[in-house]
Order: sequence, then structure tokens, then C-alpha cells
Amino acid sequence: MSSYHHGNLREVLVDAAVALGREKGPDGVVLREVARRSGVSHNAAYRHFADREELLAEVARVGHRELAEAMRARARRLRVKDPRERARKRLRATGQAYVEYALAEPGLFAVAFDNVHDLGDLAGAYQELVAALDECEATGYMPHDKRPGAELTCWASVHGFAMLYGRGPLSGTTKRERDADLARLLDRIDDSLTP
Amino acid sequence: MSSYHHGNLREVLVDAAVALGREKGPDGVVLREVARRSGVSHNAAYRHFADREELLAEVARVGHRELAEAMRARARRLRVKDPRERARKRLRATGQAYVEYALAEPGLFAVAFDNVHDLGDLAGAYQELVAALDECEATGYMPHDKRPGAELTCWASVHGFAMLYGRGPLSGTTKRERDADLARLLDRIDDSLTP
DNA sequence: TGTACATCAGTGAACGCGCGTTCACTGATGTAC
DNA sequence: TGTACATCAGTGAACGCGCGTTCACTGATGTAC
Repeated sequence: MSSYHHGNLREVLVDAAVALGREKGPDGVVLREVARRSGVSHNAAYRHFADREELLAEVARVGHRELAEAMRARARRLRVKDPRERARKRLRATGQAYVEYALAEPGLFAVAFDNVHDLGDLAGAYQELVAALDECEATGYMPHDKRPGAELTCWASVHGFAMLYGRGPLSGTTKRERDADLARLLDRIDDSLTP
Repeated sequence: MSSYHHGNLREVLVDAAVALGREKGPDGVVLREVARRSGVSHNAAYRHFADREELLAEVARVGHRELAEAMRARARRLRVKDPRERARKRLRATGQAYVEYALAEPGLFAVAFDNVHDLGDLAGAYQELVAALDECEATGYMPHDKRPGAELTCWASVHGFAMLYGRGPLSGTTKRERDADLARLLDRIDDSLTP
């Protein structure tokens, strides 16, 4: 299978780098280890990437994509008829997916978060939040005057939660308790956006 | 001044390490650089600390102390008579101080946050938040059923904000806009905790 | 169909860097007598 | 008051580590004729 001319070494390298990112976070994505895992000499990567940073950016892109997809997937699963109730549930699902992805993939999430060069890098996830909030407003679940800037307050809450319970000071919390805390956080977001 | 036997080298080392932490964050606290800045050979620190981690823990303690003090100072400055209004303002002040410290001292904040070994390390700052929330409840500003777990939702919001606008993806925001966004975040926290 | 040759994708050795940590040491200090 | 000596707080050299990156190279591939 492995001829001298590899053919798809680039993909293999990215895969290995992503795996390292998952396991060890940003500092774990080390060129020499990536090469080792790809069964290739330690400088072969330079045929495909200018430097380490370029490879890391590729890993970050995978993280961005996965996060956005996790959020979309969860929204898609919703089966609620009443439009306002649907909007509410969708917003919750969005936040929940964000936190759960960050906690399930702390390494990759950290790489993704540390390597946002353009805000567009987060467009996928961000647009999912925007859409959820738009739906809340459109259905009348959220009053118009609460709409401006709602992205930022929601994002901050949910992101902070992920940090505190992920690598942070509350990482020792049991899953049971953490789930309850997350539910309460989402309740409070609801409260803050409704009259 | 500097005799061979230094006398207060330990303090000098901690000061240098704190300065490095402020400037460059956790990875910047490097034993050899600390020694260089203290005008001492690179292994002298081993007379005072078992290893790098022990020194880093000391830097973290300074961060914890400063954060707590910043929060206390801001609460002390309040001059409001009406008890409920005072409680409300105090909670805001607490959150604002947290964010402002994190943004003003990103390096030290990161060291402090990364080196929480015991939750008690954050006791100073945490108790300040607890006290503010207790006052909100005691004065009837916050209904009793919103009290449980309020620490966590407040902390998450404010911490997430600091992350997003600090080193994070929103670090490019102007101070003017950031202040407005923070004010709105605090508004929403208010909304979420009041009937 | 066969062959010369340019191009491409790998290799292996080496460089320079900075780090944390350990070791045997030495100069300064304080204390017992 | 002076001196021997234990103790302590520094020093300088060295080790081993792993990294990113560069260099001259070589083997494989595809193409032009």
C-alpha cells in the first residue's frame, strides 16, 4: 500500500495531526510526532505545509467544522410543532450542543478556539446561533428589544460554562451534577431573553 | 545591596515570576528567565522552590489574590442607599470587576485560572460573588427560587465574556463596543435573576 | 514501444534553540567555645 | 575578642530532551519524442 510516492500523504498528515489535537490539545500537535504517526520522515510534512502553523490551522478547521455540525445535528433532531416552543427548544439545543462538543472534545475545541484568525472561521457555529435567535424573535418568543446582541450574551454564557467545567476549576464535577447545572444555565438564558 | 547571601531572593524570584506571568502568561514563567531577571544563576531558584511548578503556584496565588481584591475594591466603592438597588449594583460591580481584571491582566489571569488545585484557591473571588448574591436574595431583589446555583450561571457568563474578548475571537472589538457588550451582559444577568 | 529526462515527493543528517534539572563546588554567614 | 567549624545560599558546568527548520540528496513517476 505504501509506495514511495505516497499519493495522499497530506490527508494522512492532517488526520494524524487531528488525532493529536484531540488527545493533547494545541501543544500536542507537534510536527515530528505527526510524521512519526504517519510513518514518514520528520520533515516530509514540509512538502505539504509551509510550517507547523499551517498544519495547525488545518486541524483548527476540522474543529470548527465538527462544532458547527454538532450544533446543526442537534437542531435537526428537534420534533416540536408549536413554533414558539420549537424556537425555545432550538436555542437550548444550540447551546447544549456547544457545551457538549467542547466537553467531549476538549483538545480539538481548544485548537479550534485558539486558532480563529478570521471571525469567519466560526461562521458555521455562529450562524447556527444567529438562526436560533432569529427564530426566537420571529415567533414572538423573544421580544424585539432583547434581540440585539443576544448572540454575545448567549455565547459568553455557554462558552464560560464549557471552560469552567472542561479544563477549568469545576472539571471535577460529576456528569450528573454538571448536566443539572447546564440545564439551569439554559433556563437562566431563557429567563433573560423573555419578558 | 546584593551580597552573596541575598537575604530575600525568594521574594525577588516571585516578583520576577509574577512579572513574567503578567507579560507572557503561563508558558512565559520560565525558570531560567526568572533567574536572569533576578540577577542570579539559573539554578539558584532550587534553593527556594522544589521545581518550576512550585514557583508557578506562587504566581497563581498572587493572581487569585489580585482578582479577589479587585472585586472587593469595586464593591467597597458603592454608595447606594436603597438596599435592593444596592444589591443589584453590587452584583454588577462584582461581575464587572471580574471581567475587567481578566482583560487588564490576561497573563496573570491565565496563570491563576490554569493553576487552581483546590477550589479554595478561588475562595476570595468566589465568596465575593456568593456575598453579592446573598445580598440580592436577602433584600428581596432576587426571588428565593432563583438563588440556588446562581453562582455558577453568573460566573459562567462573566468568565465566558472574558475569554471571548480577551485572547479569544472577539479580542479585536473596540473598548467602546466591548463596554457596551459587557453592560448588556450584566443587564441580561439581572433579567435572568429577577421575576 | 522504448528511452531520456525533468519533476516531484520523499530521506537522513545536521543546526541551533531553550528548557528543567542535577552535580560537585565555593564563598559567606552565624554560632559555640 | 578571636577563632574553628557547621551550615547555608549561591555558582558553573553539564546532561538529556525534544523541538522546528534547512540542506543536499535520491528514488519514483510521468511525459515528450
